[in-house]
Amino acid sequence: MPRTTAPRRSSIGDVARLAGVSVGTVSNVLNRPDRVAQATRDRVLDAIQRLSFVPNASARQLRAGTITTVGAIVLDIRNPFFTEAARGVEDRLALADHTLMLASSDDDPEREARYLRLFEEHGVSGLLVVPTGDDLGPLLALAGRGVHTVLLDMPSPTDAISSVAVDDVAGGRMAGEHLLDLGHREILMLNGPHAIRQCRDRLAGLHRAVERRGLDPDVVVREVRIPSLDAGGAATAFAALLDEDPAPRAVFCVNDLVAVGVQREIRRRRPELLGRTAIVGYDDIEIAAELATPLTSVRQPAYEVGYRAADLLLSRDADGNPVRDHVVFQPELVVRSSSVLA
Amino acid sequence: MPRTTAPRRSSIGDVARLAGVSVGTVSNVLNRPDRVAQATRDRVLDAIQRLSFVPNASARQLRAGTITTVGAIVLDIRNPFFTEAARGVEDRLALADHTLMLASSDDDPEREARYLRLFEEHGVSGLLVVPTGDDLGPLLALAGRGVHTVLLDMPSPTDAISSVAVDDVAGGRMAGEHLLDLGHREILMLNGPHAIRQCRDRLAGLHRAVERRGLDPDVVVREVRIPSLDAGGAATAFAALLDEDPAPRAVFCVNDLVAVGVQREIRRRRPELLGRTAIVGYDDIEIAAELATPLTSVRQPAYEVGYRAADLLLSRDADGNPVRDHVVFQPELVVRSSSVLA
DNA sequence: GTGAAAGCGCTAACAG
DNA sequence: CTGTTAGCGCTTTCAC
Repeated sequence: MPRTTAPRRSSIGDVARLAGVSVGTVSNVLNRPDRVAQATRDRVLDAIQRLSFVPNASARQLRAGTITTVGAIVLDIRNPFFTEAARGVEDRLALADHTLMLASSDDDPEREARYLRLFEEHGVSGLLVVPTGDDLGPLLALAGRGVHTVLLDMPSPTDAISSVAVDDVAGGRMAGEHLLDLGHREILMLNGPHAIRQCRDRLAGLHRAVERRGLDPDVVVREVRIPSLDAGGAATAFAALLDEDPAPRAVFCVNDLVAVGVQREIRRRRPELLGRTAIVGYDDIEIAAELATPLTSVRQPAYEVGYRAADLLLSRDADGNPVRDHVVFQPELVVRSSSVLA
Repeated sequence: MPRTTAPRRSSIGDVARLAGVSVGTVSNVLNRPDRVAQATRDRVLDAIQRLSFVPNASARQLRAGTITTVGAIVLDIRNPFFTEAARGVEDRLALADHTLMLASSDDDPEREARYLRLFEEHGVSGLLVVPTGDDLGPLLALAGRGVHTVLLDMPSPTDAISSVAVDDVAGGRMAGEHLLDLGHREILMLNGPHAIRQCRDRLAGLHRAVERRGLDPDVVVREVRIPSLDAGGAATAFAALLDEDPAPRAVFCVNDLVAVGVQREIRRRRPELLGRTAIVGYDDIEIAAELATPLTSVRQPAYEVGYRAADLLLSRDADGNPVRDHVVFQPELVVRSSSVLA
């Protein structure tokens, strides 16, 4: 059959033949050039050039066990937090000539399981995972089989698995302290479902801030939960609150999109409240500083999270064993005009 | 030395031994279960379970040539267009149980070359690339060596390489026609450097729209180029234009971030012009609909670009050869209130 | 300094 | 239906 097969990739053997040496020597040129005489080495390098030889990573991995691939599973690659973290991962891996296999689980345990499997088959040297749900069973099993695993954006409950996360309680506390410092004694939190750990933690942080001031959270804090964490859902939910008397004067939003929805609804329905309602968001998305009313927000060091996680994955201790650690980054409050009223 | 080595991953041989069959049979259970008797199959599957056996993808790839990895190099994974496209790629690959190796070149040809190399070593079954610069030399060389390559977001100048792109000229034309339809006869384009093809094409599209109306682009269109395509840079550049008399009444921005900067500057310096300046952006970023003045924008089908590109990579013709094609998607104008004045 | 040869884990003939 | 075996491309002793 005249099936035009791609010309087989040239192998180390082809190079050896062309250079008139043995395969072992070619391998040495590749891996321990100093063990090879100058003249031979040049001849081999020339042959490599001429054949456009590219070593076969699979063969190398099979024989030498050298692995230069790391897997990462995030909930959704479109989420800017994960994208930023992924970039941190990538940059750290690049320093070690490793490459990243990236996948989105969509918060679906089955998808997650599929990718875990695929990555394990590929023999990745390590795995970065933002787990779906709270069942770490599959991950622990994987770790037990020797795959070095780092939890991303979630504190690990066990020492068997490392983790790199951001302190959401601290973030909530920062937002709370800021609003309290501004004199507010009634704080509305527009929160998401408590099934999401981040939502719980940020609220807990807000409570903590209030308590530290010697105040009663039950009096100061009011939580309103919205099902969908976007601007539209937030605007709808906030519309009702705007009709109350008095309307909220201080709002802590569980993320920036929610804050954008709140701002928009105020502008639309009660523009006179524009400079009179303090708003704090979370995430510090790129556009936060560029809004009509620049948004005060809690910034998470996403890039650093990824970078550090990758670093952990590549690290070995003195005995050559993977290093396990639990890293927690602190967020940072970025104050802009949405919270500091005229 | 008590170096705690990870327990070697169990192999097909271990499974065979435990099940009391030969490796060939195990392989058959894995790849052609129907060729194996029920009883034997069950015994093997049981052994696989007990040993938590996971096949070694490297070995399989080496022996069978079966490759389930695709590489993608974008300029920066943080760019939402690429992220969205990457998600499309991922979803298409998932259907075929393939995985994605993703990398950012930072528009740096050296970084690009490094990743091309890495991916080639890994023997990826195909490559998706948003090329840095215009030198396709390295990519052509790669394609020549049999690596199926698809250009992302750039029309391929050669049939040796496929491409999936979005028609930027059409996008510029849509923006232009929209503004012309609204009666504008003086259109300002806030553009980026002409070194960027997208910037050139979108301007060309605007010109095209004007010409189609029988008007003279030199009269109707005024282009102002800004070096940095973000809200801050745009605001600065636009400040000067706002002082002119008359101030611009119709602005086509080369991307949404630029449009956000323009909106902000108007609101800050000449709020009385707020409802009197038509603004059109490009990209339709998530926040576009949520802004104080929802932004009219040209939407690019990023997800579809990625999905289709991956699809092309996986496609084979009747002879089993990779399919080459040049796909161009059309953008879509999303009209919101920033352009349609009261 | 170089070559010969074994073997990593797996698939695909082929024999029985 | 199942077992045996060659070999994918490479690294790594071990001789010479």
